[in-house]
Amino acid sequence: MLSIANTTSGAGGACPVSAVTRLLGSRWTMQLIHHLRQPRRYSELQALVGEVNPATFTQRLRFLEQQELIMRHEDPEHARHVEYALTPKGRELLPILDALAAWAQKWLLV
Amino acid sequence: MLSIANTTSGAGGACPVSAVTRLLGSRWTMQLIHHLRQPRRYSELQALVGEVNPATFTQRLRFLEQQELIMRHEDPEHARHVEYALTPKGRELLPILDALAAWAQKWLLV
DNA sequence: CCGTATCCACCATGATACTG
DNA sequence: CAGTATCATGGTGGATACGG
Repeated sequence: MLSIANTTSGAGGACPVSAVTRLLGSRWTMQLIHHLRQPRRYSELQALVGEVNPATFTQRLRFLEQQELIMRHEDPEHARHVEYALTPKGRELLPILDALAAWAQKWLLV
Repeated sequence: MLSIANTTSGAGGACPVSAVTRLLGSRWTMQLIHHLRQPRRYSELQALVGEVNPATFTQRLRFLEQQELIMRHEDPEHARHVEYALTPKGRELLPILDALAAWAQKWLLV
């Protein structure tokens, strides 16, 4: 039994729910993880996510890398070929994203 | 099989993942829903969530009400007694919040 | 191809005080 | 008790241009 109530009660303690919000709440973050279901190159991701400004985009990638949700792999022989992929930590978020998407399709779309 | 890929590919179409971010990404939102697992009064919620400024707090409640994730119930006989509760739409988010909390406990906490 | 460097606007959030 | 009214602020994300 998960004692979620315990971890979130009291005032202002570090609660997992708010931690997750800080981690995933910023714009583009969830989309990025979702599209990294399979490894992708920078430009691929950019195209999939849509019109994002490159500064924000890179910042998001760096942050996710720092949090060890994604890994950056640069091919040493073709230096301009960079791929991003999910770590195990990041991959375990996918079923949850699926559940959120299912919820959205049930309640948000016609 | 959920065709999530379809709904998010292409550029900038309304994708469920980003819709959910807009809905739940703001501060306090997830905590609020989480604590409304059982019906709560305004001041109860305030105490549970922690130090929130009342303007933001009310704004969030109004937004969630407008999105039909929560319901506001004011007792007509004791006008200063207000309770908030989840709608079915909001309630179906709880298992997902649980999953997120479980993920956080596995990967975020020591 | 994969970014970095600036600069800027806006809006989300907060602080504080007050009220039906 | 359950909010509303103001005002301030900071940091998030965007536009644009440039670089290894």
